[in-house]
Amino acid sequence: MSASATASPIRPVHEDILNAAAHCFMERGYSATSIDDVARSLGATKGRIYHHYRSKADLFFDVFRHGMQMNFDVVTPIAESPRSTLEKLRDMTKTHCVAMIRTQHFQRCVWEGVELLQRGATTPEQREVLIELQAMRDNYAEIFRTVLEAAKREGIAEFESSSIALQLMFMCLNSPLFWYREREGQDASTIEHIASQCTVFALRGLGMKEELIADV
Amino acid sequence: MSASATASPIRPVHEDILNAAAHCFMERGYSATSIDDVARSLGATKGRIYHHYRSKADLFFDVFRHGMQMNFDVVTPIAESPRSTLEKLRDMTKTHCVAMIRTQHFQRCVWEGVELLQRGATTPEQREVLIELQAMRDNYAEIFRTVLEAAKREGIAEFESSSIALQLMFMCLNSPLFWYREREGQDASTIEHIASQCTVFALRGLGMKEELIADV
DNA sequence: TTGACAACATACCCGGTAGTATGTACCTCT
DNA sequence: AGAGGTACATACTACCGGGTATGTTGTCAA
Repeated sequence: MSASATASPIRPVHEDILNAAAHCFMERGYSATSIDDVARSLGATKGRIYHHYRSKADLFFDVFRHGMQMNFDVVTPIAESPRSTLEKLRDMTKTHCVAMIRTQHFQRCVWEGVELLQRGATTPEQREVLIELQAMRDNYAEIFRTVLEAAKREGIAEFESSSIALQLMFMCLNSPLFWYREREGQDASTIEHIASQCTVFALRGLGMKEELIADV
Repeated sequence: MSASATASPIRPVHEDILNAAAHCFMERGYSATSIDDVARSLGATKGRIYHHYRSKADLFFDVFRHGMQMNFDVVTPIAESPRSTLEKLRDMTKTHCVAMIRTQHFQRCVWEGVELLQRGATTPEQREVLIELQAMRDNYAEIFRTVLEAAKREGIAEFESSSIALQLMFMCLNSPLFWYREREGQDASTIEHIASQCTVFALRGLGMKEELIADV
C-alpha cells in the first residue's frame, strides 16, 4: 500500500478545525501558533481541539496530510493517464501550481512541515508519523521525477542533475505560496494566469523549447 | 541615504553571537529558538547576549541586517560596473546564488525575516526597525529588477510580469537554502557547480536563449 | 425515563522562556 | 592604588502556552 493511500478521508467534523489550523499556522508559523489561537479563530476553546487531536503536533500533521492528499488527488490521475510525456509534464506542473494557489494555507503548512521533518521529531510516536509523512512527500516528488526523467530521455527537456532540476521546478511552482495574496476581483482566470507564468518559467528552466510550452 | 548604507559595520565582538544565532535560527526557526539555545551554542549564558542586544527580536534583526549587507557587498559592485546588461545579469544572479550557499545560515534568517516582516511587528519601536529592514530588502530586489527590465528592453530576456519574473528568479537562486547541506569534500568548485545549475535554470526561465547562457 | 456517550467548555497545573536585577572579575585611566 | 566602566555570570520573576482533569449539555438507544 502506497503512502498516498494511507491517508484516511477527512471526517467532516474535523474540516473546520483543519481549515482554521491551516490559516493560523500559515499566518504565524507552527511554533508561534498556540492552540488557543486556533480555537479562538473557530469561536471555540481548547477543549474542542483536544477532543479531536491528542496534541498540537498531531493537529499539524493532519493539516500536512490533508494538504498532501489534495495534491495527490489532482496530480495522480494525470500521471496515470495514457497520455504523452510532454502532455503529462505540462499538465502536472500547471495543475500542481494551481493547487498551490487554491489551497495556499494548507500548502504553506506542508512547506513548513518539510522543514520540521528535516529537524526530526521529539517523541518516538511522533517519529513514526513523521516517517509516514516523509514517505508521502517523497512519493509525490517521485511522480514528478519519473515524468521528468522520461522527458529528458525523450529529448523534450535538458538538464544535468535530475534531483536539482526537480527541486528547482518545485520552487517555481510553489513560488506563489510566498507572494500570492487573495484579493477581491481575483477569479479563476486570474489564478490561471499567474500559474501559467510560473509554469512557463519552470518548463523553460527545465530546458524545454518554446514551441512545446506555448499553450501552457 | 539608501537603506543599504544605514547598516553599521559589525563590531567583532558581535560576530560570534551573530554566527551562533544564525545557526540556531536556521536549525529551529525564530520562535522555536530560545536565547538560552544561542547562549549554550556559544558556551555562554543569557547574560552575554542581553548585554549586547536588548531583545531576541533585536538579535534576529541584526542577523537579518548582516545577511542582507553581505548580499549588497557582493552584488552592488557588479550592478554599478560599466558592463553590459547581459554580463551584469549573468554575474549578479550567479554571485547571488553562490552567496546563498556560502552564507546559508544567515540567508535562511533573511528568508524567515521576510515572513516576519509580512506579519508585522508587535511593539512600535520594532516596527521602525522592520520598516528599515523592509526597505533594505526592497532596495536589494530593486537592483535586480532594474537589470531585469533592461534585459527585457534589449530583447535578451522575455517575460510577462516583471514582478513575477523577479520572484521566480529569486526562488531559483535561493533554492539551495532549502536543500543544500554542507558536507565533507565539498570545495569551491562543488558550490560553483550547484550554483551554475540554479543560475542556468533561472536564466532559462527568464526566457534567455541558450547561447547567452552557455558559459554560466 | 434513564443511562451512556459524544462534543464540547471550564478550570487548573506546570514547564519553559523572555526579560530583569544584581553580583563579580577584569581592565583601564588617572 | 582606587575609581569607574566593560563584559559577562547568576539568580530571579512573570507570563505564556501545552496538556489534563473535570464539569456541562445535548442526543440517542433501549
